[in-house]
Amino acid sequence: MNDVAATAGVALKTVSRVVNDEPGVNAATAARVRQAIELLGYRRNDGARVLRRGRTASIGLIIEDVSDPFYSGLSRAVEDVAIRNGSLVFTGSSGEDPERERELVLAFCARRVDGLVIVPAGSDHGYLAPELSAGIRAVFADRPAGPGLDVDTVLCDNAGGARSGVAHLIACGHRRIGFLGDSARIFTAGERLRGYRQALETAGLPYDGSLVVMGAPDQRRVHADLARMMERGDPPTALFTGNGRTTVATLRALEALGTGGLGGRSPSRIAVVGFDDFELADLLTPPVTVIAQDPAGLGRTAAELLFRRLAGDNGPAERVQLPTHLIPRGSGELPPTT
Amino acid sequence: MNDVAATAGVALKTVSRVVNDEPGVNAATAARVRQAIELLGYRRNDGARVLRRGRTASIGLIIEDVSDPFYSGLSRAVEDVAIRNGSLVFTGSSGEDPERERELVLAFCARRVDGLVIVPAGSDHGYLAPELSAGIRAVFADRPAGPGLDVDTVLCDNAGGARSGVAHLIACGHRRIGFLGDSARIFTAGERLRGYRQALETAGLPYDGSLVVMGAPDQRRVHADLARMMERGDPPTALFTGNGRTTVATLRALEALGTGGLGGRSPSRIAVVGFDDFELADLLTPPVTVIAQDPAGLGRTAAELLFRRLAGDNGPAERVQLPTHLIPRGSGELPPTT
DNA sequence: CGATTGGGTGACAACGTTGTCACACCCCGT
DNA sequence: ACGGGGTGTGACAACGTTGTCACCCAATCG
Repeated sequence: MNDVAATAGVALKTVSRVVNDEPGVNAATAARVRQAIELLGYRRNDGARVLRRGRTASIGLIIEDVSDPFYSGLSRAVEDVAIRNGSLVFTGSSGEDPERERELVLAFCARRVDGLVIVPAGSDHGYLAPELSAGIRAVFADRPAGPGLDVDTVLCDNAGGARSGVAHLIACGHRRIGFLGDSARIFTAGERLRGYRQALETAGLPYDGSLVVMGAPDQRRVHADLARMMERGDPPTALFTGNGRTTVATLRALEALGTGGLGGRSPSRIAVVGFDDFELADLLTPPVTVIAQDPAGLGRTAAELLFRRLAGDNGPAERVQLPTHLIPRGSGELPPTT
Repeated sequence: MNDVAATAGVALKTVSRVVNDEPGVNAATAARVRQAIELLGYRRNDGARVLRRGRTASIGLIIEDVSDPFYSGLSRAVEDVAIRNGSLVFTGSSGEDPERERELVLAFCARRVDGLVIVPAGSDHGYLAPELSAGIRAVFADRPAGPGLDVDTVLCDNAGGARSGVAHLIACGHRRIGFLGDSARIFTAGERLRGYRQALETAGLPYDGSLVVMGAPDQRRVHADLARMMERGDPPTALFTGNGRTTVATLRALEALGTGGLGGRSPSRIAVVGFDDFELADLLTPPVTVIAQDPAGLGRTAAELLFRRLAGDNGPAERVQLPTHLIPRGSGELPPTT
């Protein structure tokens, strides 16, 4: 900028004015400055600008895994809202590791992002308190913040969605419904289990803990758990799966059990309803019935809330809940085979 | 930092030394400083640090769409490499819009990222030249840079992959093979078409332009194009699809044509080989044969190359090509039905 | 004709760090 | 007692911007 000023024969400040389209610069002077800028290939250093002005025009986004389709949809929505608000996005994947989540958040804060959209992996966010009081705004998405943190949150109706999915199976005549959920320490997994129990209770069905399995959606583990469940004397006639990855793992396990394992029984006739819609669900045989939530909506809502805060809205922390909806496609409408 | 210095009763510089774990600070002094830091909840301002030191320890990643599974895999790999190298990642989606790509790149450069990993949408990257000469390193991934830019590039063997996929169909007895590719102005689409032609030529088969369709993987368009192709007197007995999204759109269109359209013929018996592996390809009926490339490998290789450059490697621009491999699953092994 | 406005411009400090250099001090060997 | 080397510390400038304030000069007004 110094060089530009020298070249154009004006003061630093005038260059600054031109670069920022501030009023009060003579057209001829401005033209001369612009010419010098062009000539020197000058580009403003936003780092210095940020230092001076305090706002970085960037936000941080922390999710579990960018490569998970659920989060990548959310991610894209956040990015779009950010661009619309003139912000750039730092993205980081926590990989469900609370420690890495913490490191990422602190790294983003050290970079003085204006705000954060966080899909938390951990359940203790005490480390955020000093940052919040330092003026960094945060919105939690998909899962709530740990206790003691009064912060905006956007969730989907996990329990309600699961309840309606399980109720749908019950309405189709099922009485023994297995539940395959993600790891029990994940908030959404717990909520969905709660919905499952509510649906059973509403229908007057007993809760059978041996029909419930929770854990990371690892293919091997799901396969083993499912095999165990199907080898019982009275195996479930339907399954409710707790998220997209688990649904896929379950379908794959059912496929394997159908062709290889389990003599006689045909697991492919087991009804399945999964939480989360996923690409190609409609092309499988049978097409998979799901409880769809809207990852992009989640991201958009969270980001818009964040930018409203950054624009000065200081109302009390909000807690938004987005609806889910059932998409019947076939797999959830299979009758019990007993 | 000033406050910390005042509180601890030391000079600014000493605090700086403590914060940066520089040697030469008395243990007792350091402890006092750390206590003051704790007390005041001080956190270093990386913006100022960057301004002073010149390196931002952040890189920019520009892809077509974070929410596309192909790019989100790549994205995650880049992020992992970045973290390992102590860098944070700005992510931006160009949405195949060259103008937006340019804006993102320039915004990242204004933030003085150390380097960029770019999956280019446009074909003219002249705007990058001044940034490159200003010392920002860039690596192009998946697609090459426009002409006149001598820059590191990591591609996969697009032509070779397509060639082997089409050769596979030919080996299964097919003679009329349709090609459904992405928009012709996309580099990878062109390369894959080239591979398709090479395979035909090698087998001594004629090239029939009416069996070739290119365009954005929009469901409606693909459906219409495919319907037109199948209504010919001599429809193709096999299809090669040019990328993941097109493959999925094609499968969906075949499904719709099979159940709804086209009296008599059964498009579901058409052999299909798709470029790009995708989740659930193995669970469809029939399971889908693909030419798999490795999006994570692409991202990892590009990012590692970038960090090697940032570490001081100033050798001539490299051009890396990653292999693809055929995964036969069933859909590509269907014999011609004539 | 002097006073007043206001548009255009510039000097300077400040943002929060870190690199450079210099200083004060202590311990040691002479 | 003196010089030399090391250790711990601090003063100061600099990074590249922008906000504040003051200045200059022409046009306008009383």
